[in-house]
Amino acid sequence: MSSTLKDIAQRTGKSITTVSRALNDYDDVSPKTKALVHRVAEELGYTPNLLAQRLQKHRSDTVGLILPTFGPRFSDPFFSEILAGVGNQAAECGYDLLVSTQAPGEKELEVYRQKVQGRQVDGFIVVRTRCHDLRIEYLRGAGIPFAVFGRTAGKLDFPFVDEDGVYGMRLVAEHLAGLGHRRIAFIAAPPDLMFARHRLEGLREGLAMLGIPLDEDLMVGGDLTQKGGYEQAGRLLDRPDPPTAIATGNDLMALGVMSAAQERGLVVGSDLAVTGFDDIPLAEHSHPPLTTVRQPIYQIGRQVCRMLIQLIRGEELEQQHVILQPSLVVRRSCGSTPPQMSPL
Amino acid sequence: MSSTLKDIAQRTGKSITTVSRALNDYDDVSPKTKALVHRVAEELGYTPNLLAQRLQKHRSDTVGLILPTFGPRFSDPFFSEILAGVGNQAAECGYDLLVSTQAPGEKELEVYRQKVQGRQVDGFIVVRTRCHDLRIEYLRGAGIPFAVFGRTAGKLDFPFVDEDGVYGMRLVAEHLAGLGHRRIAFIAAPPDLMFARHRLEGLREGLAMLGIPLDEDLMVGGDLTQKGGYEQAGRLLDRPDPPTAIATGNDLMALGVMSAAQERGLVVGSDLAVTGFDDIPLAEHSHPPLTTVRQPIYQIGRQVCRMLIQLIRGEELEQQHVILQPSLVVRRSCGSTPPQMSPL
DNA sequence: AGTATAAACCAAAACGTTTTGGTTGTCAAT
DNA sequence: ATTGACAACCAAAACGTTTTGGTTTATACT
Repeated sequence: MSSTLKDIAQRTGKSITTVSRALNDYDDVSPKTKALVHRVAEELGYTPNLLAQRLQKHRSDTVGLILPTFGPRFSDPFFSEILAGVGNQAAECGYDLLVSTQAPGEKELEVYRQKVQGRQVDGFIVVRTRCHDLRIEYLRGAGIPFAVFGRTAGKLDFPFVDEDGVYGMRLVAEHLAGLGHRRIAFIAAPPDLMFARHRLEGLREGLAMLGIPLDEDLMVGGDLTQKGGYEQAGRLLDRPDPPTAIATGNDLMALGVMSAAQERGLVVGSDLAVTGFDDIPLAEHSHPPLTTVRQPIYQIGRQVCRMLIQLIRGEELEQQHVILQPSLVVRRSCGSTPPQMSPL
Repeated sequence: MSSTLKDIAQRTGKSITTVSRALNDYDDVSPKTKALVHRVAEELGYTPNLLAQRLQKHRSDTVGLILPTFGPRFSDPFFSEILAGVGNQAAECGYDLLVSTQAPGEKELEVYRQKVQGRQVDGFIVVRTRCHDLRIEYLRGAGIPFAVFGRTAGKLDFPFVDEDGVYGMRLVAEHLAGLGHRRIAFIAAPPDLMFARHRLEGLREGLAMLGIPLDEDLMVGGDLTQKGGYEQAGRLLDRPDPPTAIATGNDLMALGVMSAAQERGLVVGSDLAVTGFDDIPLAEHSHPPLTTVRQPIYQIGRQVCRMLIQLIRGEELEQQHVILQPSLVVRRSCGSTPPQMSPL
């Protein structure tokens, strides 16, 4: 059924070499032969066997992306956006995208090794960095092209794009303080994630600068899920001295917080201020719409992918490190009528 | 750097054949040799070259999914959900997922051909079927395993999962009629899409059964986007005799309809009823929450992928054709206080 | 002693490309 | 008649596996 160079060679009476070179437009093949080869190739419906091609060329023209998900969390909107950005950029550059999921842990590096050494991918996109990220250490050590969304606590000698989470949370702190809040709670992200650290730090700094005391009891851990936000918010709100504002480490948890508040008869926006982080598409349509920090996830996905492809091609990177300034998106979940300003 | 069978063969003093067979646990290799080979393989950090393996085995253990998107519409929530389902199922079965985007048209089939004949994938998932779907004709003709989300107008001699769109829209018709609506508009999906046809047919049937006259002027075309819904709704609402209810062919357009209505000072739910179709995650959180028809996209993605993998493995399919009954999810966009019933 | 059986091993072919390092034939310049 | 240059072509090696179809050696049975 599927034809090979050999078939074309037989049909044209030329050698396999010549056929190959004809199809690749080498100039040591006569125009006449080229035409013949192309015609026969067309006739036979020839398509090169990419596996063979790649085996020989030591290139797969494929970028890898392994989503660090637990269970079926593939559908996390954050990952969907990343995936969209990476996928579109890869397609535009003529690269395929190989997607896989693998929970953080023991077997994780094995999957990276397998894909890299198995020549399935030419490079990797790494997302959702941990403070000490073994994936990055491995890739760095192995000398494989990779580009990262996020930073680590270690040496930043790799190409990355990240948002300035410290700045983002400072904006939140200022916003909440400006609305008069003094008892501000924070549901953080898991502390091994680098962005969790930045965001927590930003809140601390922001409040400190404004001279607002920070109650350590109100700083609690979260797991990034809606359910987790719901549960932690419940605990915070049931305290004898509940906070008047709850900031969260990501939008999904903020949605959970709003549910918990509403269940207790509180009106989000007047009785309780809630903020998120990320500005996933849902945030705009939540009830009430969520005040949050916007980072252009889709765009970041594109950019990281573009960096990776440049790296793979051996081109010079314009910028090795990109840190984007996020902006505060004021909606209704903190009660202030959103001013019609465009974010800085 | 990356080691091969040859390296192991040299180190152990055995032949490449024996090493290969040892690693694959053939029983014509002595236990002692197996142990030796495994130890050395470990030492050298051997990982098989998947390209070579696949070239030889004529299998890629990869399923392909090409999203038929125009421009950067990768982020359509519908596709995200599908992708999540397919991706998780594939990962669970030990398959890789190769994702690509390609707008419908000329070049589309070429991409399928290339991936199939290039041995990049063992089979395809086809989504968002057209009435006459060339992709399906090609795959059928080429004898390549594939499984489909959706149906076509032609012979249904391929494995698919689909929702009963006719039934779904009949539920909508009944619901709207039950609320007293008589002037009902519909913003349809592009008519070459099979599901568009089903949904339109369902609405027609439903209204006919209830004896409600159907004004052809109120049946308009849509493009599935929020913007498209917004524009068409604007035109409908600016008529001298506007409808009291606007049903739509998908949720995204319904969101656009609500914006258009609200911009005109109408209260969605009392002044105008709006319905969607799909029940994407956004629907629950829209403002007001959207009454829509629920189809379990994520689950369908999983199931289609499972079917494909069974097909690839040559296993018997339990069911060749699966048609799921959707259910109406009553929220606030039609005004009725949502009864606390569980959908049928 | 000769023959069958089994255990352990291996050389070579195959998968379908690309690349290397040629060869052959023609023509023009010496 | 050589020489050199050039155009057009190709055989064989290479990529890293798996599979085919063996061979060799030891052991057990007549």
